[in-house]
Amino acid sequence: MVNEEQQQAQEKDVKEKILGAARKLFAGKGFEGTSVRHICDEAGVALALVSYHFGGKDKLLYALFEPLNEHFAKLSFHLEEPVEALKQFIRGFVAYRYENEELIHILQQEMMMQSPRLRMLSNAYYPSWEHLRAILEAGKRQGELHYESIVHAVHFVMGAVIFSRQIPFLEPVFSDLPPVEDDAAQAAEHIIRLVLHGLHSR
Amino acid sequence: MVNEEQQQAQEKDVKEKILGAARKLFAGKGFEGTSVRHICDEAGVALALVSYHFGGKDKLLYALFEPLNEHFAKLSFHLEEPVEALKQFIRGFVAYRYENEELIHILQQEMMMQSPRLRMLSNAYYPSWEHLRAILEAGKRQGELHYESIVHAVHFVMGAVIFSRQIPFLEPVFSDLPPVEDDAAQAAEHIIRLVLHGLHSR
DNA sequence: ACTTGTTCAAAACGATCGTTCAAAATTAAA
DNA sequence: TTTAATTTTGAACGATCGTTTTGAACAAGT
Repeated sequence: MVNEEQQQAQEKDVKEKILGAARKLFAGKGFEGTSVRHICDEAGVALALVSYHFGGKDKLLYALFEPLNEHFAKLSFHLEEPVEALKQFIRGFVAYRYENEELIHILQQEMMMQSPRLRMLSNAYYPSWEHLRAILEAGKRQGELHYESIVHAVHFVMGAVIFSRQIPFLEPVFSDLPPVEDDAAQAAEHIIRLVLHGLHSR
Repeated sequence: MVNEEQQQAQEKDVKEKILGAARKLFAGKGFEGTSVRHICDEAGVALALVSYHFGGKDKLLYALFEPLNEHFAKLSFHLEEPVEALKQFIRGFVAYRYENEELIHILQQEMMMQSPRLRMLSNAYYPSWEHLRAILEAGKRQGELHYESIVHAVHFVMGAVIFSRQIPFLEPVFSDLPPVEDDAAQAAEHIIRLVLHGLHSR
């Protein structure tokens, strides 16, 4: 009776509630634009608990990206089949971009402003860039992918996968169209076709 | 006489110094991450002058983008030759991205967090998206460009041109390579080849 | 010389920032 | 039950935020 409400409140760990609120607010208002008070209000917990559980606002941000680090750490690709590896890379990245849109938005904000916190987040994005580079270089070596500059080629693919999902604020540009289906797998196949033609694979 | 010019020169000098400092700091630390005090220190002017000359921090941001609005307002493309129009679009955008990298970074940050200030900046980016859409649709209508979803196609090209310049913090990924030549025209041609193949134009 | 209007500098405003601390509440161990 | 350890709370800290106020400095018009 009385305990029912309390149990449900306790069911969700306090740390989880803080992480969820922080992920939402950092993505929507930026790291500097989000106050610890706002996070705690959103999470329904006391102000001091961010410092107590995470050691501060910075550390809270880093904690947000730990699962992402683990995800990218265990990725691997078969470089013997570069085209297939590239497809797999794009499918994986697009899927992850759809599932973790908020983290991607936070990461992009920090990247764009070369934030000093970025150093602590490097494990969250360096691996995927290095994987992509290895795939593209293997593809060129084997004559299956064609490009002139590896730097531009990597940026080209990254631009495509990062922009794989429609940016909400730009919907007005397409407001006359029927709403596009927001499906990760479908988006990935679109990107794959455009990118593979761009690198005119055989 | 002389004083008239001096006064006008000084006046514009102060406003210009503030704009320059704000452009640099907003790009490097974000809008919320940059204090008015920091801007004025960087510009070497007194604190109150931002509110005096621009009417506040928000208005200062909007003032930064006014030249960009004018630039995009007078763009036009010949839709009768869509491939050529697309090349022209990419060359123009890449060139502008190189010349105004800081503004682009600010805009991307604000876009990623769907900032409430974005409404006032819409003239700075809506026109280019609409131009691009018109070009791609004309190209498909005339059978010269091929894609399945106009939404994905627009995002695909935008991703390519926005990522046309190497992001500084990701240089370590390519640190073993000789530094890529930082030339807008050359980058544009790279992007054009990749994108046009992606849309396999004829 | 006196007023008028504009530009700039210094100080101060109230509000909010991230963090800390002592005490209360809760849980775990004995 | 008593004790010890952990978690949560509310208040408070000093620092910094964007903006406003006040008045000095200066040029132009009367």
